[in-house]
Amino acid sequence: MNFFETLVRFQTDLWNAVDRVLIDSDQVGIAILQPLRVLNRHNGTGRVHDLSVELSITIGAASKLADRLERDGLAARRPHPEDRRSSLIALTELGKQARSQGEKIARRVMADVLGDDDDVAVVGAALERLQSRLQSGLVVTA
Amino acid sequence: MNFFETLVRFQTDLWNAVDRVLIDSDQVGIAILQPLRVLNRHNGTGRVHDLSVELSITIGAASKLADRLERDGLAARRPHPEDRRSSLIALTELGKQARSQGEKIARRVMADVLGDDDDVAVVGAALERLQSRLQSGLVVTA
DNA sequence: AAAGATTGACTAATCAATCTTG
DNA sequence: CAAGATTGATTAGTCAATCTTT
Repeated sequence: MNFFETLVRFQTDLWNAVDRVLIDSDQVGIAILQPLRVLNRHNGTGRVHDLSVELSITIGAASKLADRLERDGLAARRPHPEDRRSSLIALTELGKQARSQGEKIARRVMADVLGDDDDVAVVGAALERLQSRLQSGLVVTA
Repeated sequence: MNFFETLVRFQTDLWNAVDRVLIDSDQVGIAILQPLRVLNRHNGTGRVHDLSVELSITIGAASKLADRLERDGLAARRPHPEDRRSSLIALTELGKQARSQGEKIARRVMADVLGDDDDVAVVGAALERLQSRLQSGLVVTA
């Protein structure tokens, strides 16, 4: 459980550190930057479902997140051309700018905080492996 | 930023996996188990401030968390004997039981999900080092 | 004034119920 | 009936204002 505690704490503190700098630089916070990055990767064809999966939030939360992105003029839904249950979410010009500017700053902070340490590469690779394990459904069910 | 994304996602998914099993076993969730562990370590003399620091939440959130622990009969405040601004928070019998039972299950899930992998030890040690860096105030301020 | 804590207004997550389309 | 998404009720976090004690 020590591992768990260390993991949670570091993740939270790093998140807050990055968020602080972004907000102080009048950029979108990290909680907005992450979804903008997801939508950017999907290049105009991201769905609510994609936000849900890639951010590890529920589908309900993803739906409301999309609402907020639209409300703030960062993204826009258009009907999915082949499936009327769904929408495609694209970044607006404002959203694209916010993504690229925010990412630039976030990268800088990350480099600053993490250093050019080997640890980062090592931890990153190890986390990928652990994530695979986790995803492969080895999780106990009770 | 890939490192960051991997870190956040793994932490979230692991958190949810552990939480799921705890809830399904009729135990307190991980969001309650963690504060119980903090209070347990402080052995009857934990303060709101300790919850705040060790869980990386604000002082306001920690105060409300203490309210909930009391409301649910898991902990109890008593006046700090030497400082009338503060209280000491101790686990009740119920809280102690919940802590030890929950921890037992959480350990099992953790072992299950993480395996006996070297990765865990490696990541743990590396995260400790990164956490030190983060804490030592190397964070950019703007 | 600084430190410890509490409280109220606000934000964003969860779950469950529901609606529509496939 | 499945899949995709939305919405309402609830929960727990943030920040800012405030109060008491040091």
